[in-house]
Amino acid sequence: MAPAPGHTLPKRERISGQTSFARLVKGGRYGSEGCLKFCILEGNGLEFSRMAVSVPKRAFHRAVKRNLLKRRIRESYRLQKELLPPGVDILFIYISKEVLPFADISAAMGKILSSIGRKSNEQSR
RNA sequence: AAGGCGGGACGAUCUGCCGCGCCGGCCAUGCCGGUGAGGAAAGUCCGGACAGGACAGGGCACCCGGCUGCGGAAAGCGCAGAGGGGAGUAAUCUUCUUGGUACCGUAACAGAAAACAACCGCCAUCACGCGAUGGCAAGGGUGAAAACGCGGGGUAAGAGCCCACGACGGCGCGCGGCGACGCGCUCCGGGUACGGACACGGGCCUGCAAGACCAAAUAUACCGGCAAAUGAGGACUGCCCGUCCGAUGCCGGGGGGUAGGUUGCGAAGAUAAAUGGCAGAUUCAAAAACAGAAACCGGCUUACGGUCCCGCCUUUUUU
RNA sequence: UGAGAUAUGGUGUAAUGGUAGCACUACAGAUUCUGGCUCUGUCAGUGAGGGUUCGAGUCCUUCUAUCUCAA
Repeated sequence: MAPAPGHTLPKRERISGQTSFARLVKGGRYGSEGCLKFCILEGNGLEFSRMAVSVPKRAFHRAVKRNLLKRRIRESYRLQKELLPPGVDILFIYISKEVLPFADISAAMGKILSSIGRKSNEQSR
């Protein structure tokens, strides 16, 4: 099953800089689903949503495993990001102690994004 | 054939769809082209470049190094070799190594004694005897280590005390080797081991989060202009009046410098940080092990599934 | 990423290269009608591997773990 084109994730859709992170962590709301914990803050002043990934060094002290998990989270976000309303900053934190396969991470990501999308639809109505 | 030893190479490849960092191009908010992790990128154990600080020159102190030759910018570096010790039937592996010891220290326990040795013992003299005095260092036991080994001579008893052979150390000569050193000859020597001090050689301190550049906001050295005890400006108070406080205030320039950014930066090169996901093919099956560049370079060390190549050793069988 | 420090019974700490000590804890016993306090005794340790040495907690070396500093 080859994914349809159009699911891109260019650099401007990533959160960068000390100030953006400080604003998100200070003002955001937290939640968790399965192996993922997230922190979300609406209204970044842009036309699109932005994301960031964090894998704690305490759980995986080998850089190879951390990079692998970050790539899997990023990939699952890229394929399902149209569920999210525009103008949202979101940070994902990996909380499992084991290296889970892509399918599990993708499922958790789908649940998070769809629940956020539903909430924002109810609010706008 | 089985088992082992040493050395070297590799660290999947290809196709399709979706996607990422950097560079370049263009009719430019996209499309095209190029390029994109390792043998250890790791640990941070050495060394070097580079950068900042310190510094006239020299010495002391402190730290580090240690056989030889060659390579190397240097290295607790590599290659080849020398000598001593250890492991293995063997191939082979492993570890140590400067000079000088005049000076200083240590040698626990045991033992008479751990460095100018004398308990038992042996011998001589005196003595009825217990023993005393003197000589000796063969035998005993202790210990990690006990003052060269063995044979003969010698003696009261003995001893490198003397002699032959051998081991060890040293001066000299000859031969071989670039050299460490080896072999041979002559002569000489006899209280050990380890460490320190002393010689010899080297070493300033701190590290890319080093350092360099640009530079909001706020405060402000300094400079210029304007207004000011004939009341600037502020508070009550949004404005006027009034009351109170009362000496600097406003505007512009400007230096250092914070947030932040750029650079340091490269034929990968970011700055919340790029190499991925899915599907398929290949070698019987399984893409699997250790592991992800963050300033750079040379080593060392450690981790590692599997595959291939070369040389050698042992055992068994066959010729 | 760079720089540095530490590791000793369950816990906190000592130990010039020469038998690893102390306190608390735990366990057992004594004392008490029972428990506590007290007294007596016991258990348990040098982070791991290799080297130097007659002999390493200590000296050298390689790993492992934990902690600190630099923004």
